[in-house]
Amino acid sequence: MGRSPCCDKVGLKKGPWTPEEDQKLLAYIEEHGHGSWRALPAKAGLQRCGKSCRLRWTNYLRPDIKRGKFSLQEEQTIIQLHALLGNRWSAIATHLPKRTDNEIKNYWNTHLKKRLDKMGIDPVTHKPKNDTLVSSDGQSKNAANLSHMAQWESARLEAEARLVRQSKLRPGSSTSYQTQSSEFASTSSPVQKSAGPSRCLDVLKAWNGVVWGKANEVAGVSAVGIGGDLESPTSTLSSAAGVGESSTAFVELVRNSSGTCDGGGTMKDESEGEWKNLTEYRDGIGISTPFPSELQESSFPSAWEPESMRGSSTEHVPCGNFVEKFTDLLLSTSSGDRRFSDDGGESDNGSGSDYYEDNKNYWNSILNLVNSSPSDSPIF
DNA sequence: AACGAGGGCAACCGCTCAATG
DNA sequence: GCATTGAGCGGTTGCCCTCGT
Repeated sequence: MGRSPCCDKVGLKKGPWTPEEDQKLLAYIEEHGHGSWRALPAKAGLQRCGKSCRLRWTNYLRPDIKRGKFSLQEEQTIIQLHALLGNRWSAIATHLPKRTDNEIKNYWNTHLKKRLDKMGIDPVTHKPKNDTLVSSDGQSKNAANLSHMAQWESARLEAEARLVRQSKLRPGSSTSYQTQSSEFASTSSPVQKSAGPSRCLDVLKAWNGVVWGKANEVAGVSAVGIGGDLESPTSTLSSAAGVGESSTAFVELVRNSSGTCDGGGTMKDESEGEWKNLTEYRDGIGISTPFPSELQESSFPSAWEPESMRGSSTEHVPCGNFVEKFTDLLLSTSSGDRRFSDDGGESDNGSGSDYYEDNKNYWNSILNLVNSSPSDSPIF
């Protein structure tokens, strides 16, 4: 497989982009679309390699990206999807449509990973570092099957993310995400489209159902064992014990994240400022293309709302305020709220069924997130 | 005020995969 | 089926800024 020389050519500029270069790139893409990235620099009059142009466009100049601090909900989404998908930043980015994979990756590496690490959670496996619990073999068959299901689901997510990317490359790439999403839904996934809110992650749901159903049956007996062998292909989050503690710790994370946004996920002030800066910058270099209307109308909502939820009917949003409920759900798993506990007993430190319940909440929150996406969501 | 350390982020590098001839 | 090319992804680097001393 021959490697293309690409950026090795002499005379090509590297390093930070200047406003002039940005302006050239934007002007060209707005007029012609990017077409072949390799050919673009010459046509646009840039002394850059195509790869550099693509990166600059996708990570910075693209009009449909949101900049500024990550909201609480975005953090939650990233953490949970990372637990599910591992370092598949592009797949994770499809759930945060206005964030780039690079931005998410950077944010994970510089903020979230460290925070999890400080809390004694392995950011790779999402398990407590001192997790010494061993699995019993009582449910190994179920665990194995479910592991395959999880693996399948993970692969499917990845494949769908790929399809989304491909759909974005189609001619007329300036169309909005929603248009693309509809296109995607109608051409690539008719079955899913017609399947209603539960069409997605059915396997994961089944996984949840079986695991937690079993958990209730055998509560307190092989509680640890079920999850012990249950490992997703990309991360070992799925350990019941691990997730249990992770979700508890996650609540702590949520609480401690007030440095970046307030408890309600508010990010208005700083984000608005940065948004304004970006707008001014775009104005400064003569970008005339307006931002998508959904970005223009309100700068940012007081609480971040996933784009995938915009315009969605309540059919997909079982709670009136998804963000609030989602956060409540997570927060409720700590601070002694044991309303989900079967036996009503206080089983501290994750013993007994609390592990199941914490895990259930953890995964249910992911399912809620997933299922609350509208039918034309690129992924679900 | 000057300096060093650490953090954050944009950009680059190298690999993999898919498409094409 | 193989070689080549192009695009995209994830890991890494290096610059710049902020903060503490």
